[in-house]
Amino acid sequence: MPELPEVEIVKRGLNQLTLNKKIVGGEVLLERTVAHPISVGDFLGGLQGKAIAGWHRRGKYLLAQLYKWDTKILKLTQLKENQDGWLGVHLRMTGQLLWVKPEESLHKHTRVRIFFGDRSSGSEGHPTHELRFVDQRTFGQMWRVPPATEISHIITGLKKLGPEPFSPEFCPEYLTKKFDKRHRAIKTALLDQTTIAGLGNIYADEALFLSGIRPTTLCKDLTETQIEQLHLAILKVLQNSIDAGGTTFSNFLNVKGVNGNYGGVAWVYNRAGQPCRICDTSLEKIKLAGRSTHFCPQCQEG
DNA sequence: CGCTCCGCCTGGTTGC
DNA sequence: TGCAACCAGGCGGAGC
Repeated sequence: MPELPEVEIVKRGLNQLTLNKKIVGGEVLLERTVAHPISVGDFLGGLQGKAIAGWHRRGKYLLAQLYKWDTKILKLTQLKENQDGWLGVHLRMTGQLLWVKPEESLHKHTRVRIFFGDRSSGSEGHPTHELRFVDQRTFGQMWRVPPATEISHIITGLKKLGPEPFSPEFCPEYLTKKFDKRHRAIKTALLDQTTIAGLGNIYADEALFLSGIRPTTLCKDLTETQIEQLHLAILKVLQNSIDAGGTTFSNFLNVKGVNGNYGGVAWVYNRAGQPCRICDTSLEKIKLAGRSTHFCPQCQEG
């Protein structure tokens, strides 16, 4: 399940591989993947003849800034007037963006293909590269944001996102304010993207373990110290995973199709019944707001 | 408004 | 061994 670290790794890979190449075509194999209100034809038509200036990440959303591809554009200063909207992608549960050769045999769950040429392939030359969206469980989505349109008007989920974990806005004081008088489990609050953008089930459980907080603790009952520990734990667990290239205890692949190397060493995630790596106590698994939740009853007393 | 639950999906695992 | 039921979960929307 791609969460913030995995999406960040994908973003970095895309920025290394996909920029400044002309989009020469595309193919949508599953219509549902293209988010409404746009038609598949308008989606592909809107990408045709464009190129990607850069990829950005907001929470778990990927955003590619597009410009009209033109061999005459050699200066970055000219990019601005040639901007041509955005391509948005959310991988949801099982989505993968892979940078492949167009002739590579189709993955079973290929949903969308975007073909790229380069300066050596003529204006309508055959594609030399492909950005392939593979998504087993089909929750993933792609958006085309037309020029001069507010991105969040099309990708409405962006409106509700809380602060980025690595932004100055995300600090213990922010969490204290956010958790004040809130009568729900901290685990549930961490999964809520309006609290923090980018945490998912794996890193929520891991961050709660690192901060010694029981997932069922109500937000309003967290102490100042606990909130400070949680704040640090969130940053630590996310940064560690980014540094390692994404997790392996999920089936995450980077854009080159390579698994990350977080080492498969989760403290608690998916380890119910196994001994805690700190105290040997058998780890427990419960349901919270419909999500499986893993914790150590000894290390996470508070 | 705050919170929980359901539905969307496919494939791997579990249970009879 | 075969088949059905269950489970995984991000997010939007329904419902209380």
